[in-house]
Amino acid sequence: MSTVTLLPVIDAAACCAPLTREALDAQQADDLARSLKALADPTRLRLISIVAASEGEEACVCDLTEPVGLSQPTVSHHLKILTEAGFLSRTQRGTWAYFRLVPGALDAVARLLVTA
Amino acid sequence: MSTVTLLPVIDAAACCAPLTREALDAQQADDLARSLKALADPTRLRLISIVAASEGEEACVCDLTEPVGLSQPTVSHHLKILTEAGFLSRTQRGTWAYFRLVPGALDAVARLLVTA
DNA sequence: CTGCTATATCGACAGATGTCAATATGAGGG
DNA sequence: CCCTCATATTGACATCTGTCGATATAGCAG
Repeated sequence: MSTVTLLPVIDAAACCAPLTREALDAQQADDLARSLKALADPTRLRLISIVAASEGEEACVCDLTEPVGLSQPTVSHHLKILTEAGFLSRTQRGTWAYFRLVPGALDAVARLLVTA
Repeated sequence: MSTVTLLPVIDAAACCAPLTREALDAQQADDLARSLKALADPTRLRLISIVAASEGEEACVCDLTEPVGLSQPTVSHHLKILTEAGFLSRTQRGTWAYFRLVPGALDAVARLLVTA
């Protein structure tokens, strides 16, 4: 969708001190905002939580369409955003695409927000 | 702006287990998404970090306009969003409006994201 | 190869979002 | 009271975003 490069969460998180430690420059703010935008949608939050709560901590698109009550293309769209943002990983097995949480990705973002 | 009620971060955070602990229902997902949306903008992230890094941990609009390079109305707009979302508090002293971080607000969101 | 099934991409569209110029509000100082 | 200054609100506008139906792609079974 975007012609710009991906936005690996881990990079955004590896870069720097927590948000409140010192003033962010424009680049850092942009990176973090991109990661947060990927998370800032109710459907995507639910997808993440469903994947995390699933058997084997993975789920295919077919498992996800019904619980969120949206069309298959829409769910695919959200999964793509989460994957490109580095929160989910995708594995194809046969005709199915399985999604898992990328370990540490959510934590990396959380660490940037914390004020302690 | 919105006719809906405010979205106190603390409430969204007090409610429940971290995102990956069990599947969110639609309401929880909506609340958290609202908090994250407030954060998911580079300008607002910079505003937060500038306020946090300021003398006495507070700043007035006049201090914020120049560093972010946007018009005064736009900065006021962003500050309103952050305030309504519960991340900033506003105090009026004379003609000036001073903004501070709400203690614990960012941490509350961070706690919901963490997977541990 | 043919068809079936799971997923992805495309095109369209309504609604939300970020921005500014213009204007309103409101507090202090002459 | 009027003027000035700091901030908020309004209205307009371009862009981004979430959604769907239609269609393309790709693996598997026969």
